[in-house]
Amino acid sequence: MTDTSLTIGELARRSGVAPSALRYYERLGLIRAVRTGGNQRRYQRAELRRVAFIRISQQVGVSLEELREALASLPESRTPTKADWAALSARWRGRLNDQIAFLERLRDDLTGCIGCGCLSLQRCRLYNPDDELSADGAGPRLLLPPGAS
Amino acid sequence: MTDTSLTIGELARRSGVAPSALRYYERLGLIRAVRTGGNQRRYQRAELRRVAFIRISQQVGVSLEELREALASLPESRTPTKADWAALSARWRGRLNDQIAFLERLRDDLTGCIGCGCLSLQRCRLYNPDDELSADGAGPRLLLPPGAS
DNA sequence: GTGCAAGCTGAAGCGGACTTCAGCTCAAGG
DNA sequence: CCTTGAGCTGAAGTCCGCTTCAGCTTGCAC
Repeated sequence: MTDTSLTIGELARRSGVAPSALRYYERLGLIRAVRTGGNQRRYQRAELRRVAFIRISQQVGVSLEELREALASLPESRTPTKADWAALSARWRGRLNDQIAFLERLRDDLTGCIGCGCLSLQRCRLYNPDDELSADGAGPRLLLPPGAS
Repeated sequence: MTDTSLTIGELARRSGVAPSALRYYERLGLIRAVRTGGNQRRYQRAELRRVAFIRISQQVGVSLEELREALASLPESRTPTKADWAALSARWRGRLNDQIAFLERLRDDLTGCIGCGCLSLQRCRLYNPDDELSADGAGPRLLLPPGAS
């Protein structure tokens, strides 16, 4: 255990992620473990970094599925390098910027609405589905969060 | 139907919210409807504004339960005024600012990490659970999203 | 060698925000 | 009238990210 590999409990403690979550991540293919003779998981130290990346990505708003795809794009067998992590991180930056921009717009519109108090479906920028323009098709609808398509 | 009241389908079309969602909101006590002789819902036009407020609030990240409490704090029987909406909106602004601040910090840290490429559990600001300081109690853990604790 | 914490598995549960379904009733136009 | 689309209900299903549970095995310390 002062060995290179970590038990699931050790990884859990050091990463702050519950063992059940780690098993779950493994089922989804986000992390990997080798097994001992007695079928217990042993993690390489590099997995610690993977787990870190997973948790950070979640805070950015990335789903585990999307994360799986991103991680799968890493060169198969090698332990991810600094450069690998940096590339992935850079990918999330764009999302973060979109999200921030979305929230700022929402805040500013909301601030405007505090002034006007309207929440009017006819006029308010915050909420503008097709009210007078009620053609059947898709019209302007809700202000969508980034990525809501 | 050119009457003051709206059927559920009309409210759905004009608000961009599915009838099933409107019924769900009603069960949670977020909106109200009167019933016709034949037990169908009829909505006052003011409900349109309520629904707008609900959807906007959700984008701010407010849960329906919290929203229910907020709406319950409105003077019982009167149709909410401009001022009522403004007060509620102002309440969300703080949350929005927290969220924005959180994401900005995350982005900036991430940007820093792109430079250093570390994701090191020992050093990285992004992810700093108790690794060397592994006392049993609560230590610095994940950067938590606002309101996560 | 024995006791006990830690690990294993698959299945089920949870919470939030809805949607879908089955089976039935209502309302409005022709 | 009659048809057809809109509405009604309660129950169950869905998706996501886990946690919990039951029942069993491992592994380490004494």
